[in-house]
Amino acid sequence: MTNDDIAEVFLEMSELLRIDGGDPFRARAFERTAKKLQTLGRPVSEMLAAGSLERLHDIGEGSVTRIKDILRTGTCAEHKRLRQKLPPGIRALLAIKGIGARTARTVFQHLGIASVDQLEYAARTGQLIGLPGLPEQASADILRAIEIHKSQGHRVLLFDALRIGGEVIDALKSDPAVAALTQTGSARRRKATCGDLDVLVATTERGRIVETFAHLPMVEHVYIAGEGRASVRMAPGLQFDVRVIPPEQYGAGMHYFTGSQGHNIAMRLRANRRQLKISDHGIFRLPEEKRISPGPEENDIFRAVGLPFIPPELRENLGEIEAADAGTLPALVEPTSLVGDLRAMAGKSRAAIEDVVARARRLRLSHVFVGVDARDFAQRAEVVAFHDTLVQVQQHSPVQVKSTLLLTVDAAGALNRPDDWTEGFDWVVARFDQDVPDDDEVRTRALTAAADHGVIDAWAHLSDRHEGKSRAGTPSAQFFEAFLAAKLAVDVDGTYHRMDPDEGVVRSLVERGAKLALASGKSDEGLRFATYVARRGWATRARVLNTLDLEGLYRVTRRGEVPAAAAHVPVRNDIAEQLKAGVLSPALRDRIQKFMQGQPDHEVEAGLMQLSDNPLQAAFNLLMLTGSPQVLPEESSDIVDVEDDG
DNA sequence: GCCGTTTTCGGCCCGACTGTTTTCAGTCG
Repeated sequence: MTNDDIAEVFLEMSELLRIDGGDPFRARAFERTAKKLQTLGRPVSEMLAAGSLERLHDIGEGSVTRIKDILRTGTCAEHKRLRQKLPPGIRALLAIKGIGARTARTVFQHLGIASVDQLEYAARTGQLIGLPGLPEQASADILRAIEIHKSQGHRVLLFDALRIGGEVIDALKSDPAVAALTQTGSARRRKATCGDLDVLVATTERGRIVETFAHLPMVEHVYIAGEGRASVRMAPGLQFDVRVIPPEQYGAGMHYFTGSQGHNIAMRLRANRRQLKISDHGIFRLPEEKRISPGPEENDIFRAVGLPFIPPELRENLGEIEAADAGTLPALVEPTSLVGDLRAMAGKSRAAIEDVVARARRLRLSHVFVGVDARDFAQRAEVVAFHDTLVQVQQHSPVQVKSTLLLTVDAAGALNRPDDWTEGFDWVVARFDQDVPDDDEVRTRALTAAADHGVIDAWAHLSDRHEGKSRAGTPSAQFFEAFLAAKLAVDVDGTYHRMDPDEGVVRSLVERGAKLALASGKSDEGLRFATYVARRGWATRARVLNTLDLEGLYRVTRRGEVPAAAAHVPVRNDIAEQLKAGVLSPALRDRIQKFMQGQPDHEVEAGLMQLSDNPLQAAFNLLMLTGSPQVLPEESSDIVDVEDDG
């Protein structure tokens, strides 16, 4: 019984209780428990044994008792009671937009409807007409909502969410009435997948901007378009929302629309306790509801409730508010702190190797570890040839060119190539073979046996995440302990469809003292995406090996000794420093403007990319900032500066 | 069911939209 299985029972209880008309606050409490279980990062049975479960916020005595019952029997008394009253399939109705607990109860009580298909049939045959509480045209609305529901695809990968959001931002920002705009929602929190996409626009001409958005060429269908918002479909199953607010509410809006919902609720409860009210319109003193801050800056929201700025990646109501309150918020690793890429997959061809080296140069890295899969080598001689190629590439490169070998390990802990083939590689990364069962004991033994070869530096693909889905379960404490005992680093693969391991596993390992080795993997922008995972896993700079020069890297890993050839001069990007400080000389301003007009400028681009994932938007915001100082640029230039832990 | 910077009882985020039960309930994000 995994954490997700237990969470599912709580979610079912929550939804059935709502449909049954039970106490809505109780239903919400069940839902909070489910959310917490899904993001625990370690098996719940372990925390139960350690007595640490009930110390979690939102999990009380009642939940602990039920969790124990569910672990033992797969269910609990309340769960059984609700299942006797309602068929569990009825929950599917709640997934239809516009159908809530009340409507689900009505159609079940009067017509016995407990599935989407039954509801569709009833709507088509006019059976819904006259039901209490249902408006006249309910049938038409429901049929339309069911149609949308059926066309709904899976969640969008972060990579696509940022790309599509960037296109919308590009299309809107040229309008002179737009004072500021940014992508919000889960994309700004850098979640690996996003349900729908959001852009927030500050302008004095709200209605007109909504109109402009609704008529963009990529819009397929407009669901709603009102005064302050529009909701459209951009592709089958891809919903895109725009929120348009007055400029003086930009900061409050940014906080509200970035979410997560759980974080917002916790923040507002905290505000209430201080006789304050937070909404997307600003901050108000209770009870008279007097506006106390114009709220132009997101940070005003945090300041009002006595907290330092919380980076968007942490806003999941998973302890970030408590940590901020206690002054223990981590100073998250920033892209500007990275000096190396520890696994840029290239393969054996010289052209591909030169590509990843050129990319490292564009990113102003001092070193790049060219990655190759051990399966690409059939004979030892090919390994030697690969190293020869690297030496040749190195001769023409200011970037230090190193090498990473990616090995596969079977259930017995055997490597898929002889140990001595790893000689000459500067970093060796292992991962489980597809055939290794998702069984914690098997994996712990295999990992330990593999590490005993003494050649492995890091372990990759711990969650086996593809397209947003983690195929491996949450490892146990015993697995994590074996991992740390083996002195392995955590390889974080930033390939856009992987972002593996997931942030829960990263956070568990970071909490236990593990170091992260960020890898661009197979993506051009993989290093950036790996950094997002690290940040969502609460990693500070001190936990990320990519912030160290080669000497430092070897000193803190199992290799210990520094290879003689590792000496180098770090590459500095003075433009990045200027951009980060927000101080633009006229000459630099000019270069940024030319870059925005399409003139290539790698130095400016690299500097901008360290500020934001969208260099054009960063440029736009920077120029905006120097023009009108009250508007903040996107992203956390004011991240709280707490002592690092290393 | 959970929680506490006025509380171990009495509350529980907030605003917008929709339709209609002209003063509110249901739903959503």
